[in-house]
Amino acid sequence: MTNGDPQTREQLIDSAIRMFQQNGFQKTRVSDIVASAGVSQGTFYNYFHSKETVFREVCNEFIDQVKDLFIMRTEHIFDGETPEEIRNNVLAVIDDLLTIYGENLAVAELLFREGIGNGGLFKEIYEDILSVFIDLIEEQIIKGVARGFLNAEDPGIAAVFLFGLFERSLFYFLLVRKNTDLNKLKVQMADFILKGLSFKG
Amino acid sequence: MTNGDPQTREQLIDSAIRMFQQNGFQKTRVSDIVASAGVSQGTFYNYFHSKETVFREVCNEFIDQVKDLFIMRTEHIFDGETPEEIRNNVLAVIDDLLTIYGENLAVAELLFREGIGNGGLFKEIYEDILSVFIDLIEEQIIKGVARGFLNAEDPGIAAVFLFGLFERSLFYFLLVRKNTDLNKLKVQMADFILKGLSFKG
Amino acid sequence: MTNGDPQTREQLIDSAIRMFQQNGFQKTRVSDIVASAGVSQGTFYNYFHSKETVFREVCNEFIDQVKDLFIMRTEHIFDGETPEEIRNNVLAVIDDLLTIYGENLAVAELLFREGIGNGGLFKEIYEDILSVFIDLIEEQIIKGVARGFLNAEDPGIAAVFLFGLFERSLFYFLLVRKNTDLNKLKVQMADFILKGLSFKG
Amino acid sequence: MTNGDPQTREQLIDSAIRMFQQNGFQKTRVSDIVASAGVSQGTFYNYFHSKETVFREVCNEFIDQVKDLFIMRTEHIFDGETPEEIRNNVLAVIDDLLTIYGENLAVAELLFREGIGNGGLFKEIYEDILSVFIDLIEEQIIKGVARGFLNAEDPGIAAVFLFGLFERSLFYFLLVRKNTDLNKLKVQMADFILKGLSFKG
DNA sequence: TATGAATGAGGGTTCATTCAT
DNA sequence: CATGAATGAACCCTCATTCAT
Repeated sequence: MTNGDPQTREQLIDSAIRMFQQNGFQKTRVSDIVASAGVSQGTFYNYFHSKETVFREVCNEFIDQVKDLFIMRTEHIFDGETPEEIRNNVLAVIDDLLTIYGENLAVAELLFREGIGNGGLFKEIYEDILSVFIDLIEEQIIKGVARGFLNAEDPGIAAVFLFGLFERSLFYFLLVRKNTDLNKLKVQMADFILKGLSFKG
Repeated sequence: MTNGDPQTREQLIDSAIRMFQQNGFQKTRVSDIVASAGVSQGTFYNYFHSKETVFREVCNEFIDQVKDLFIMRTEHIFDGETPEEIRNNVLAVIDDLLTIYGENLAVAELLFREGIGNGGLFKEIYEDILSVFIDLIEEQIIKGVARGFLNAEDPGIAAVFLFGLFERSLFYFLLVRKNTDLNKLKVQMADFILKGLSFKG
Repeated sequence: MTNGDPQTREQLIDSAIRMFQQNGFQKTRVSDIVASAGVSQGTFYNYFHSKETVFREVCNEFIDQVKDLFIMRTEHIFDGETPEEIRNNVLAVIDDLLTIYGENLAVAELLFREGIGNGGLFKEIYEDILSVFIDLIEEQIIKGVARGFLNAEDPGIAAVFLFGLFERSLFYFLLVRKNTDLNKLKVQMADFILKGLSFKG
Repeated sequence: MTNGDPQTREQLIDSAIRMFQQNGFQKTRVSDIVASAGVSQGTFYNYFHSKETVFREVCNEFIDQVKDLFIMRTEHIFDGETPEEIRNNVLAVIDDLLTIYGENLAVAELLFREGIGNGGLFKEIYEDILSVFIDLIEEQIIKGVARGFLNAEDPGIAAVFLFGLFERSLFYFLLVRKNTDLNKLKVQMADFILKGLSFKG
């Protein structure tokens, strides 16, 4: 009563990510995935209920990772005393997020490209991400305001700004115009965000 | 050999938008569109080459509208002398864009939700929008910097920030959390952007 | 907005009956049906929702025919005055039923062979037949008792006897041991039934 | 190289009967059976050649039981001298059959529901039962006629009547309309049959 | 003998597109 | 230009059976 061979499972997930990224969810056939994983058609269904299931699994795992990272890294973002410390904290968060996205570029691309459409199949995945992250960001903005570092009339709205700004930038600079200097990007982003939030530094 | 009955054409486009918005591109059947338009299956193909064609047509029309509007309204954005004038110009641009999106919410939703994924079918549509608008925005930032109103180390990067911030906010506030006070949103957005760009006002 | 070409429909139904009879419901592939009907795979689904649907349609049509015939022919079964008349009426009913079964032997075989099992898929079809006919038979027995021709302590139970006796006999003599003299069968059946019901003749 | 653990074998057979009865032969998966028996997929094939094999085994065992019982109980059915004795013998046979069916209701239901259809897979099982029992019944009728108790122009035909009457009644009263008084049923059945066979009593 | 992962053929159904009328 | 019947490729998923351990 195990869960199948973990190695086979991993092979299937890897293939799935690869094929989804290459051809998109709809155009990827289960037969593509299994061929690329070197197993038979039926084996796929010993591990996943459906094509959709792998997709969700892959996405959710990544989302959870990002969420955990985000929570961990933002917890003490405003614990610093000097503006310089805080600016560095913000930079560190951006840096970590960029890194994790970069390390999971394939999955990130899935999320960026497939997470929204598909006849609403994955609507909820994306809208989940939205809510979760916007809430987390909002929390931090509120904290920053409370500690006297930031100014934001409506932290909820500002949180959406930050999310959009961040998410689309990653999409653009990691997947569309790939030759951008990421270090420069980070600094500019921290700068823009902090200015937008009237950071007193 | 004209272009067909314009009324039938319009009916088909309207139905297509409606169905695409309701069920997404993939899940919408040509039979749904024609049923909702009250014509026969074959008629559809007297007006459009394929299901994809209508989708592109619908999207492109809207994109062109937005692009024209954007160009027209940003042309003289920094012609003003006082910061107050310029801030008002920016607000006006945001206002106009919000209005045109609001008036074409159905198509906007298509773009937001379907424009990216779909196995790359419409990848180019979205990436077209990206390039075009980011370029247009960059141009304006450069102008603003040149006129001494703004400060941006890398206008190209800043343009992406503005685009992401704007696009995702619209998506979020027009389609996900729909009960937001749009006037407040506009002001906050202008404020955030201008601060982010070190607007001297 | 018609219902498709009636000729194609008929071809499909005929093929379906033929193939179901030959190979049973489960083993019949839709591809067999369409091949035998000389149309394409897709055409089948312009006429029927599913393989199951044709089966039901075919069965129900036959059942309705039999039911109508039964009702019509039994209505005046006990209107006669002399026992001889009534015996002849009974014989006529049996004769008509045998004829209609014989004329629809293919469908009848479907019902006999496929109507019951199949994981309960068609359970209800068969149990519908049961209820309907047993009720109709019971009615007639009650009438016969009331008119003083028959005797039956529990007409409901006797109705089940008649149904079983009749249905299994048809199955056996029409489909298993096919060389039986049907005229002899009819007479014996009428005789057995009437004696079983203490017919005063 | 024995026949395997008898306990495991029994568990598998019991599970098979249970699942077949619940969901029918076709819809029952081997995985259902083994899950319900608490053994692994492969174990099943250490005991049975195929899914079909268990089905046949289960059915045949029951049929053999019924056949043995029937032969044993009918052997001396007309050995009595008085009509009363014979009527009681007939009643006893019906009683015993009802009992054995009742005690094996699950298997009986299988036979009734699954034994016929299934694309002819089990056609022969059912037609075997038919031949065997009809022959046995015919023998008894012939004996009854010879001893001067019964009258039947064609005992072969009458045997089919009895079989159909009995089998469908059991199906109906044991599985469809389950609330019938079985004692009443037995008496009525014996009565109907004997009258139908011109029993001199 | 028990296990359970792997197999792979098989078939129902969908739907964009075509085309004769 | 309108119709709607016909097309047929495409694909997901099932599950009985095998077999190495």
